[in-house]
Amino acid sequence: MKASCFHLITLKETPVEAEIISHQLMLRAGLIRRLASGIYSWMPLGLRVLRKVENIVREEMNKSGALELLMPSVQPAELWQESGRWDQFGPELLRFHDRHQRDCCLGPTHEEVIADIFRRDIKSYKQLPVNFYQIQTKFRDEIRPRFGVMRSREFIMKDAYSFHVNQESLQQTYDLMYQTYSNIFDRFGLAYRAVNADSGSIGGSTSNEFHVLADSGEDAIAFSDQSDYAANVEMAAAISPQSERGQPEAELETIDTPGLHTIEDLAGKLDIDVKKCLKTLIVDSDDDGLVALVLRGDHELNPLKAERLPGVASPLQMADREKIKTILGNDIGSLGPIGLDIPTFVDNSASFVSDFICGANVNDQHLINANWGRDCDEPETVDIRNVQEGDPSPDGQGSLKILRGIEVGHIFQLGQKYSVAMQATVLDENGKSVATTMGCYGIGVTRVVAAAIEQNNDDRGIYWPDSLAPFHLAICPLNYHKSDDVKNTADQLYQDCLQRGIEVLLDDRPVRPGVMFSDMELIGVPHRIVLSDRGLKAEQFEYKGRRDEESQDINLTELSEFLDKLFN
RNA sequence: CGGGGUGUAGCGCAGCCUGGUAGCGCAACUGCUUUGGGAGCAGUGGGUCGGGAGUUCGAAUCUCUCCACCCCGACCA
Repeated sequence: MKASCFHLITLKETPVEAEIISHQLMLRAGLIRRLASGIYSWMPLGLRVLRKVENIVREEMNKSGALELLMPSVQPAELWQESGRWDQFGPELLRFHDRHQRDCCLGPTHEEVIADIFRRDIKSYKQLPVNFYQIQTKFRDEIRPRFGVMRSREFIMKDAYSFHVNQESLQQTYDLMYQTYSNIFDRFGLAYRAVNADSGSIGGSTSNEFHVLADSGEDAIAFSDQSDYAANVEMAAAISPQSERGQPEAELETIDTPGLHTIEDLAGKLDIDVKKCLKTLIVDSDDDGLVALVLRGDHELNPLKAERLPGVASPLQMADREKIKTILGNDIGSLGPIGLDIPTFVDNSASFVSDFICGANVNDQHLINANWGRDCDEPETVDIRNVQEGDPSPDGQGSLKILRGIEVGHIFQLGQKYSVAMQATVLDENGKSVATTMGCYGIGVTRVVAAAIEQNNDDRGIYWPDSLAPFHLAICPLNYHKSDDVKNTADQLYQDCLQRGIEVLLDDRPVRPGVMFSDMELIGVPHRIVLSDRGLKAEQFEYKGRRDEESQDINLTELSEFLDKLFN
């Protein structure tokens, strides 16, 4: 490709709408253009990257034996009513009707459609297992789309759905998909981690997420420093480093704490360790009342764990302040587990604290030297906190480290949730009709592009891994339009590269060298060759890798050999 | 959904308080010079000032209203 014929449009200044680095660079490098909130066009340069991602996914999925198909984005309401999700799905599902007033939606995912295809075509266990996939546009009407294509409303996803006659068969395909995903992310050339995960609203039991590691990632993932344990922080079981409670050493006292509402205020003012403070969170119960959750001062509540507790409203809802005042008689900020007359759950770690400080359930008063068992009943202990760096690994090996990641892949064992609802059945070897067992496997194709940038950028712009780069090699001829020597050499090199199948961008624009260099660095071309009169006189060309500190001068006679080495 | 903010040339912004010819930088176009790190000079084009209504002799500016977009929040216990 010649730069003069390519739609290469770069910005020096960062558009204000972009907050995170990948979004900024995607706009500056001209990969995408925004059309509406959360809706983007993929420009020629961006599309080249997107296709790289798609092709790697497609090749590896095909290799695994999965079959590609393509389902519609517009789907009839009937299917969604059948699965029950027409009502379950909130406003995220974009609904509309056609000219005949038939209800339709834009597909946020395709379980219903694939189940419908399945039940029409597949009648026998002999046709199983089978794994269908597509690379297709999804629409989810997010409350707040942000971060460019990282969380957009319209996006491209690879979604696969497998069907089985039993759990063993599902497990085999699930394991195969796990391996296939690992192969895919290896080929992307990105640092990633597979973790145990919550299956969320999709349903089902076992699930794993694949995260591209990046400090700016929205998810925290916990992994052991000594084993292969890795889980989303939402999922990781919290184990207290402490295993028993100390003996009470002091008498219970009530102290006045006017104006001290937060744990930080309290610990700071009284000069005590936040770990000695307990915080009491009040959430709605499932019968319009309240439930108290008690945590150590330095710990964070894990909402997913909490909403699974008996009697707690799901989804978890922090209680309204007025309601707390009405039922408990005092304000938040002075609450504590002692003498609290509502169902109370205490986090394991909090139950190990002795001589603790907590709210006195009287405004502007706290209790000090409080103790479980002595000053109130022994607590009902549960795991409701997020793990922290340094906690013991749940598998008993090593301790946990925390990294941030961007979720780009997720695989689930769905079981029979959809097949029962949609009557997707087959005849088994006994001639009996059984609901098929399903798995589903997603990769956020457009998100992979953003995640790759989020992980691979510097102050000059993007640096693509070779596998995702829109072009592999940039040829920058200096004085191309004045020097016949430079022009001829550059043209010849360009033709040579094309014949070798190298994806090459010849910068034949009549611009100054600095413009070429900064553009090629911004768009992230991994390799660059500079040709100049000065170099040619010395019978040399210059090479620089995108991440190299220094360029190197190489004899022209070695050019062919050099290209062989670089691109084979 | 709640709160905050912003809409002026393709991009980044000033002008608004105190109403009176719509500006600056980048980008684009033309010409000359320059040619190893986002060049210099000279010139050119490009705007229903987000939409509508109102006040006024006169509105980018004041008032009302609608729309769009951005950010924050849903953990003070």
